[in-house]
Amino acid sequence: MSMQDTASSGVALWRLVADGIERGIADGRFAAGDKLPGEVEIAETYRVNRHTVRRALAALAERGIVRAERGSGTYVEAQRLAYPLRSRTRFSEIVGADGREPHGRLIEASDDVATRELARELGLKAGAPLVRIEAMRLADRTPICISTTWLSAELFPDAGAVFAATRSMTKLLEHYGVRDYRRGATRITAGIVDATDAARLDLALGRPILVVDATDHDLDGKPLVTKHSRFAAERVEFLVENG
Amino acid sequence: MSMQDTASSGVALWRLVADGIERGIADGRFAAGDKLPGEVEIAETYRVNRHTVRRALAALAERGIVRAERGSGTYVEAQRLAYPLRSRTRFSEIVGADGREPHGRLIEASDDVATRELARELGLKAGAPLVRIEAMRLADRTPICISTTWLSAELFPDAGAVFAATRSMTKLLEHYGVRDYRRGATRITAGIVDATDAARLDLALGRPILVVDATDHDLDGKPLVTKHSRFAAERVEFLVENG
DNA sequence: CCAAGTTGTCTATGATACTAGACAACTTGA
DNA sequence: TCAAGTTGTCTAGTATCATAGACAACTTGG
Repeated sequence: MSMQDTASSGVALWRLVADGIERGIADGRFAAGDKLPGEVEIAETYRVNRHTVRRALAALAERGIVRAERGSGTYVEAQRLAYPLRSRTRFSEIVGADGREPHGRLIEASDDVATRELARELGLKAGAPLVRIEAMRLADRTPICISTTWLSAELFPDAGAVFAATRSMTKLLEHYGVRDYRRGATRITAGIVDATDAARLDLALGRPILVVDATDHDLDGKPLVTKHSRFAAERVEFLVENG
Repeated sequence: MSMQDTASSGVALWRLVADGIERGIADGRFAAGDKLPGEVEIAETYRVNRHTVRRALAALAERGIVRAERGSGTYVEAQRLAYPLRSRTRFSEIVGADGREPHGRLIEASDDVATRELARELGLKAGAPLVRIEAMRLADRTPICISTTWLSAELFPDAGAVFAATRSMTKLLEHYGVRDYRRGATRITAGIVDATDAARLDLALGRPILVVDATDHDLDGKPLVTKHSRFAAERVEFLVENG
């Protein structure tokens, strides 16, 4: 690597090295507790100055992914939340199944108006009144994702207040008499976190996020809520289970 | 925004602005053909110098996402490949359905030995001989993803040569008498492209990728091939269809 | 034609990123 | 105890990042 690379990409070299090491941890090349190669060796493999490696390791250490021990070495500590994407998707159940404590937090609830796109997803007319709920979901105090959820304001009046009280979309729907619901099509892509979400997710700027757009339906196929969620990619791994 | 942000994130300011604009395009806030706000206005919204905005726009222009017209404005041009993740997943069919021309290209085929993980996925013993195929998949000459595929060397002898000739995993399997196959569990996460894949995918360093691990089975559930694929996130959007 | 608004180019300055080399401080195993 | 290997700290030089201001070149609409 060289400054040439970083010049064209807009990403600092140390950041590329840090991402490479983190990828190695995610891939299992370095397991939790393992000792990483020495700073000199890492510098050679990435063809980078040792100071650049040190900066990369410092960034990883600050995020709690590795821990440096003077005179000894640098060691790994991390793991990702397995997040199955099924027809029946409930955040609290998924986090609970991972042996962690799920939490929901209302960031903001406000009135909104359906754009053409939102109207199509929810089976409403463009301009229909909506409730927009901005919420954060956590596992053991670690922020996992930010979700923007839209519901019809006519079908779910005061949805914001109900969510604030229940902190759960499932319980909110129960409150309006919805016993069960299913996830329809789910669109996934990746991007870079913006400043607002970065602050909320306690994520460094420039980190990758998984962006999920999905609509939940009742058992008759009627759309209930549509969501736009941003997951901290470094803390989650989606599982798509087929057939 | 300020230099403070870029210092802690390792991502240049102009890159954050470029990502923000690109996200706006992906979200539909700016549609193809639309005129973007003026450079001065963008600079104000991101609280950044106009030169920084110009660098961001130059980067987007170089990637063919926007086009600047002197005296007039800067205009959008882009869109993503919709990639459904189904039980039955065939690259060529997906790309064809999008009205584009699918291509496969063999990068490298080599002999390999099953790690414990690969052996588990393929239902073999650790140390079993494998064929490893590194391949690129394209739509209309645009690289979409790099796949590393592993097959049993005993069940599929000379698989590398067969893939080189057919350039298709489906045709390769047909050659060995496999009429049909299904995708099992699929794991998706996001990361940052490494230098090797960046060059192959014609992607700037630091760009996000979608990482997919999947195993294909025959109709009896016997594992056939297991893959580790890296998709250029900016060129693809996964669709998970449930129910 | 003209004024307002747009992108393109130039100079200049300070802060940050990366490289390079040297040495200190500490741990580990022989 | 000692040598080898590790992380921690310091100085210095070059290239890039970001800001600032000014003006040129061009398009658009009145």
